[in-house]
Amino acid sequence: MVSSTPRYRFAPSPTGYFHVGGARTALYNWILALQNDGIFVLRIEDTDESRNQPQWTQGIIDALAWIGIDGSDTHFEGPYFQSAYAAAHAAAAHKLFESGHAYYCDLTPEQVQERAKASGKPGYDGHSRDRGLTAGPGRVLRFRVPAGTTVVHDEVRGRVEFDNSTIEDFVLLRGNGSPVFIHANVVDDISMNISHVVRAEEHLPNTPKQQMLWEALGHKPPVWAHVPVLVNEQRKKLSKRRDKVALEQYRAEGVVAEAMVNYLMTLGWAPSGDTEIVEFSRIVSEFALSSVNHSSAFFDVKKLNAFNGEYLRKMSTTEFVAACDPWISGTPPTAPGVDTAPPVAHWPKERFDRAVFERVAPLVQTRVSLLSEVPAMIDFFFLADPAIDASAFDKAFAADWARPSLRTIRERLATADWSVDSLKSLVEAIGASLDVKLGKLQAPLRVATTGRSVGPPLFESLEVLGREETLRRIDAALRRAG
RNA sequence: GCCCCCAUCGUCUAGAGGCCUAGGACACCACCCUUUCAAGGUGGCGGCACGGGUUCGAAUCCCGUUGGGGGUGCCA
Repeated sequence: MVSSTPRYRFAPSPTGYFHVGGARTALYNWILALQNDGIFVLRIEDTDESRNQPQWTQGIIDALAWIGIDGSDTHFEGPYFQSAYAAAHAAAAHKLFESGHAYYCDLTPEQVQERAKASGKPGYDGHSRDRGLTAGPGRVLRFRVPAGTTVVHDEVRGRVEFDNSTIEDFVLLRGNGSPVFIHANVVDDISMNISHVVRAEEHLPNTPKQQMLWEALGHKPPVWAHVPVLVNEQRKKLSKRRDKVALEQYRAEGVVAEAMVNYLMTLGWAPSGDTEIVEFSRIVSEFALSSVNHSSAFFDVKKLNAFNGEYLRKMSTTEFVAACDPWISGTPPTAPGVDTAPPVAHWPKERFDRAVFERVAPLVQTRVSLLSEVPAMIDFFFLADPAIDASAFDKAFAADWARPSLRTIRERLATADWSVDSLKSLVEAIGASLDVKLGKLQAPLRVATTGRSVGPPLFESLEVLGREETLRRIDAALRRAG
């Protein structure tokens, strides 16, 4: 029975867009919007056994779930998974042979190559077209490409015409009888009542072949939509080997799903108005395949991070603290197969104080663009002896006023009222007497107590750190400074 | 080789013949704010690949050139 709701097929490609869980797949953005229109069928087809493993596909499903796509009814295709349509593949091949749309050929790849070389024309020359061969071991089934032209109507690119004479008689069934991707692909589409095929533009040149197959099999072809591909700095399509393209990698680094989705949508498309950071509901309502850009897009991590920073700042403190949890509790999201290990909280678990983090969370919220940056920003609260950055230390203590002023500060701190305001005015007063600006004067104090020259606002931090610990660290720094 | 796709600031884009002296975002620079660093505010830098048409008028339409990408497998 044919569904009245459009069924889309998300066509992953080995050379496409984005890399999830070990497979380079594509089009997250379009898929997200398309969910609005109807049933979404995610199908993964890969007859390469080495890549077609359960853990591999689970990685894809997990990554999709992260950005809000339900991949639970994903259809997997390939030798590792028993194909639900294996019988259909064979039946379709037989039908094509019987109807004369396909024929068998006994030439080996080497022989095909030799003939091509001899004739000077690349590709298969149709040698067995009329030899009347029947099925047999080592014989491949080839599609008999008809004369004429094939016109593909593409949702994003419009009308594209192909001269059939430029398309050779391609293989449908291998010598061992197994179906080739393109054959399995259209038979599965037909079996699943697929109405829309949305995929990366690199598939466009092969589309006429598929369309001819649909027609030869007696079906009306689906709606095609070829969206642009993502490229690296060199304008080459994203490659797993050289490019950082795993979705989980960004999750592990602390990109939030909403920012990821929002950023992805801006690649090849833009919401109306002057802002690119928009609610997902607006993206869904405004998006249309026909408004998708035709050219490839460069994945700009800097912009992704900027988007993420903005999403982080939009959160309430409570939300932010909750979002930070995996990183501050020491168990950030793992990313199997991803090379770079994300930074983790490196303080002893028992020293971590959640209440302390909640107090300073608003201060770190405006200072990070990735959640993985949080631990390094607050570790001095939870480390018994935070490492002192040597160059920061030397710089801070280089001035002749540095040591004496820190001694004075230490003395007054011992009895001062322990609040941000009094801490600040105390240090400010000392600065005034020395004619040193607060910005400079606080440097030795900051390095002494936090180990670094930059960090959250100092007096707020000291207030949270407490008098005893602050004094202890100043004493240690003074001893070090000699 | 042949076939297909693409072409607006560094990057992502807005732009469907006059609203364009080409708008926004990221990045970059400057200033303001400021207890470091951020965040925030203000301003700045910067682009229609080139050449021909069509038109009163072209970033927008047509042709060509150049450049980039992809396909052309018993890979997917």
